[in-house]
Amino acid sequence: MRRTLKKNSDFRRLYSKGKNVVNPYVAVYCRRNREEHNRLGYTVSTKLGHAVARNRVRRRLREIYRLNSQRFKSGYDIVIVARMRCVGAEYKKLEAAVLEACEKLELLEEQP
RNA sequence: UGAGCAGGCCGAACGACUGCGGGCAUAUGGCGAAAGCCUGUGCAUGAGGAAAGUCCGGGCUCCACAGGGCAAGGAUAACGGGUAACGCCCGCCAGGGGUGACCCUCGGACAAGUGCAACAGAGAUAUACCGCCGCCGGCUUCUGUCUGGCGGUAAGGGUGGAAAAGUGAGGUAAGAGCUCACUCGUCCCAUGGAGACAUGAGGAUGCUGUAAACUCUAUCCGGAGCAACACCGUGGGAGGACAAGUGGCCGGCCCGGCCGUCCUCGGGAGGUGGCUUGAGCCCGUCGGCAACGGCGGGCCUAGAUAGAUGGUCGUUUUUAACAGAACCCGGCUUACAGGCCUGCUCAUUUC
RNA sequence: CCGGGUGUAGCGCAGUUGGUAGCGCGCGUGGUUUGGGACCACGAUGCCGGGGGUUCAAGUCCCUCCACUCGGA
Repeated sequence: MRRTLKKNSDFRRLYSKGKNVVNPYVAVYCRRNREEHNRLGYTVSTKLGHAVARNRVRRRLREIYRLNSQRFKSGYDIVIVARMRCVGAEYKKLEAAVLEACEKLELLEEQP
């Protein structure tokens, strides 16, 4: 069961109090919540381009989490902010960038 | 074959695994009294020609006014038709462009009034600087390549976007639409046309440009927008009416503390509806030059709410352009890789 | 969804009813000073956001597009 972050206040709390990691593709903010599930939020601003480009970036970020959800620890609020390089990026590079950022935040389970 | 004109259409396709939205069906599943909800499974289905910009016109909802008129403000502008309506579309006229197919035009009225027209130029909406001509004087070599004044004139000058119809002839002291012929413009008349308009050796007349300057004429327009609006709903308010100094609760008692009822407005969280069957699409046929309309048959084709189409592969030609519904329609404008179809024009060659 | 504003020299801004595009700071050259600053004189710098139109003539008027920005529901 997946849940999403929706309210503006949730995003503001993460931006001010959460831990973050930035690389050229994405910025990731995270904070422990007191639930059993992860809650994800995606930020794709109008700076990235028109609606088609923004939709594509958001869909790919969502797919990255879905395909890798087994590796994530549970009990966190996570916000993924897309940056300019995402627009023309290949899927593989985008996936690697997101996973690298999450690893720095210790969100991933230890590799067996 | 080459160059071009007009109109219409498509907008990568197919397959495999996996994933998402709403719909329908379903279950040895879970919750519930039930309606139903959750979860799983199956089935079909799921962005555009511009979904964009939000520039016009409507539907729908609420507010205001309630018959109508005027003012203010705004919009439109040859003519005829289409349409629910339009600033849109079709046809046609006038003017302009192209050898041609065909294309372009914000195309009412400065002959109702007011304003503006820099610089240049003698002069800018009427005038007289130079010039031309006449008269009266002066000078004089005695008729004038001189000069002063008064008057006539609008032919010639050079400027300007524009100098007041153009060309030729007559006429005159010199000239002038002053007169005549032809041409051009405007108004009237006749004929044709539904009309704009066209035609006319018919009559009158000769007027700068600018209204995307004010203005005038004709026609049209109440305002706001789905975050509208309706309902459910909790917190906390505002106003009015009524009752009352009492009553109820806490408390052993005093002191003390807390608490009205009804109506209206309002609507911070959150939820549901509005929400997709509609001026709808496709096919045929009839009317019409066409836009479009009539009739008959068939079809149901996204409805999300942090907002659904992604990922990995394979094949064809490579990696595919512009680009994402958000209440719904009709248009306009803007962006766009590449490709297809139909009709037509011009040039060249061959038969 | 609705409505408003801005775009002019390197920067910040003027430019009312159309008629040769300006101010301040900055920049360059020269002077002044032993040198620098300050000061004085001279000078350069503009497709007036892009395109089209009206007009004799457009920064100004009209249409359209672009970018930035503000407000309301």
